[in-house]
Amino acid sequence: MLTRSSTELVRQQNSALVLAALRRQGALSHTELSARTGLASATVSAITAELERGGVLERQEQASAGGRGRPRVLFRQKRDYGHILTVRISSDAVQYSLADYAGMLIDRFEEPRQHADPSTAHFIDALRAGLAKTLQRSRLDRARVLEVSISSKGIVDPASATLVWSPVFGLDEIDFAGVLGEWRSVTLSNETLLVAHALGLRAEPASGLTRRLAALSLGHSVGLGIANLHATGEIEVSAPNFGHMLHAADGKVCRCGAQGCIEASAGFYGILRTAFEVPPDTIPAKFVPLAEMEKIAQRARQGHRMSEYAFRQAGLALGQGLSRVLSLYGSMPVTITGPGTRFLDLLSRGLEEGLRQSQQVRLNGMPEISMVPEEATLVFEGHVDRALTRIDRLLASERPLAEGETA
Amino acid sequence: MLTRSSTELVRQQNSALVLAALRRQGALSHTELSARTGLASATVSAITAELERGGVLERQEQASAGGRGRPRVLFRQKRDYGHILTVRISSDAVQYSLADYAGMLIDRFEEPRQHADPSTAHFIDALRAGLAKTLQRSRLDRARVLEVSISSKGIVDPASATLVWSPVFGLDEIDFAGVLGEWRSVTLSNETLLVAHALGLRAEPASGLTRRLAALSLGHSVGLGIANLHATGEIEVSAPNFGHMLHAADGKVCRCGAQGCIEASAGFYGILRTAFEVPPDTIPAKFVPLAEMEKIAQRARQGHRMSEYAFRQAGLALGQGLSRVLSLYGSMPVTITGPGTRFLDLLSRGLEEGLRQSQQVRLNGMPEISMVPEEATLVFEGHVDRALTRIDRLLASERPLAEGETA
DNA sequence: GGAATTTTTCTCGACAGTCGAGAAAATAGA
DNA sequence: TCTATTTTCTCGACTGTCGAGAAAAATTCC
Repeated sequence: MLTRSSTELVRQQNSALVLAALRRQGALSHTELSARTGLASATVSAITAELERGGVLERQEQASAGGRGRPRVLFRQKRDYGHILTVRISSDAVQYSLADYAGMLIDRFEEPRQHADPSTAHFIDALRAGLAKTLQRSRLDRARVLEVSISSKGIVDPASATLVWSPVFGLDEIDFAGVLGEWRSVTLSNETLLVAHALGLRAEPASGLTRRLAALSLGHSVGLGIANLHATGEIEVSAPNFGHMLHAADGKVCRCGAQGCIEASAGFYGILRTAFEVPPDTIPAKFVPLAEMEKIAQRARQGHRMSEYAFRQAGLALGQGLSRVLSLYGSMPVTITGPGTRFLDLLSRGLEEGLRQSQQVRLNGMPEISMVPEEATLVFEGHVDRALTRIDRLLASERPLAEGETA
Repeated sequence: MLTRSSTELVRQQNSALVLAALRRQGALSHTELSARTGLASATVSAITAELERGGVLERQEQASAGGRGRPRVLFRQKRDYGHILTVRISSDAVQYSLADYAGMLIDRFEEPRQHADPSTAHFIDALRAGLAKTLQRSRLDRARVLEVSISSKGIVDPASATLVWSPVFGLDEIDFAGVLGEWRSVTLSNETLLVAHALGLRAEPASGLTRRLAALSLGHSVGLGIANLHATGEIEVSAPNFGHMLHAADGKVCRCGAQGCIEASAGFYGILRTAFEVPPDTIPAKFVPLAEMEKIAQRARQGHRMSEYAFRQAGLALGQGLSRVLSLYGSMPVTITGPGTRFLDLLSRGLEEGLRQSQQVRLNGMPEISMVPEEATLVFEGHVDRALTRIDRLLASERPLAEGETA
């Protein structure tokens, strides 16, 4: 807000506005653009003409709209303006996806993580190879990739694209921007932050004032993302370090090295430890197969006391943690995602118990809790929308004056 | 960001920029304004001329600067452009202050709360009377008061100026905007939020990227404010409901009605309850005189076990709570204010113990903790700066075209 | 088939704002 | 009194948005 403003800046702003409208609503005609953005028709003309010259937008002659009068021509993002490449790092695999400037998925494949050599150096080599493979598979030139968008669980410094702490690499920092210096732009996001963003995108239509929502990802680890939906249509997200927030000084060792983290009770390895009555100070398993969890759940559902108890304790840790988050950020609906959603029936009792304890919930009532198991889709949607929105904004600011800059 | 922009908006923005510079830096000359805002000299001329016409700014002919050349003339906020009135509601008294448009304190007095009739209806009458008295004492017309800025501890809805929950009135909501409809503008802020804002103001000079700081207010109740210091000079604050965040399911009854709130352990009444070994499910005292607390502290310092324990438990609740806040918001320095600072020697052991437990602190180290006992001053500074900044912004947007609109 | 109607897109001149450069003002020193 | 210096003010150029009306391109009516 408190920064110098000028007429050029006005144009930037309004160009970004037009691009954002097309991004959210799909192809729009001149008049629709004018209506949605609130800009005068003449201004829309000026902006679209410029973006068209720059190869960013293209016209799509509409076959026949039916009504009479001059037919509308729709503007839309030109698909081949550029591409983005998303990389989703998870504990067992790395997923590479390629999408075009319109957000269309073009190619996707997955590479299993090499558990034989878990060093970061080796991982970086594999990452480089994976990116090269993506280009090769689609016969794409690296210069055409506008951004490489990477996601991981853990603590992330988005400014420097550095992974500060992650369940996979621990304290081995990875500076992705540095390591992938040959790529035009590299960004790193917390995975659950992307989930929250995607949920915000899906929820958006019902707009009013600025609203909030939370995404809670349950799996081997526990992640939280919070999205602020502004009245302007912007989505602002953050990823508080929820999984390793202190739950209780109960001595349960977490794989981060601390004790009493929420994850130490509610992560898969925490549940397993309690169910099998392993001492709480035992260093947790690196990875728990989902099948193993299903077995414990099966037994819990059949009435096995300790398994049931493990899930209830996990729910309690999540519920108390959430109640604290709601105290600090205010009430908001919570959507639970990830493989842990399969066990929600076993978690919910503890979850509700934990939530009910705080003043916040007593005042504003229980938060609305819903479930979207398909986490991977949400992560991809978040990747794509955030990367393309960033590109749109950049594009609006560095006026593409030159002709045919694109190809 | 995503809203229509126009050349008029540019002017608004830049006018606000000029006003903000004068607000922060004091009187500035034409050239200094140009340098600090980054605006061209011609633009500064246009803006100052308009604001001068509107009676917002005035020139101060500088006596003699010493150097040669044409002497500078300083612009500054015209003190009599208007006034603001701040009201600080605390559990035992209400403080009224009057300040002018330059932020200068003009008058201040305090009215004790009537404990005989603690009803909200009676309080509102007293508030009205207090405001009237302020006008009368300074022989001021109500129309000259640009804003009434009220603060209280508790949960506040700033949009509607409604006190949702407070230690003083409980769930009796007070809609200040409605109740004080005859005043031009009425705002309500959480008290510790204002403290955080004021600390942000004081800290600002050392700027870089966007930074954060927290204010922790210790007294009969416990409050937290978080300030985001943006690189642009803006200060964005929030007041998470820290005092009533769940500390532990230990059954300690809080005066909010819930159990296990931080305040139930770390508020004065919580400390007193533990020190005197009163059962934790006892409804807490409405008010604990500071002298009483000093006595407990005295005994604790002399080695009385239970008193010492009470303070340590209070510190632990604060430390664990802070460690949770730092997990969620990231590391930041913490400044402790309020009467509770007197007992920091007794609290610090538990405080550090609680902080040390989380992954966040293990990763980023202990937060820097400092102390500013003079809370009342900070609250006033926060009131004034926030109110005047709001007025400046409003002023920049509703172009004062009319001549001599002020008086 | 051609004119009228309708709807959309494009274009032109007016207006608001910022900017750079240089003129004008006001002082100190020679 | 004249000159150098510093600051403030003013003018014309430039960029951008806006409203109104012209131009374009279809359907419908006769």
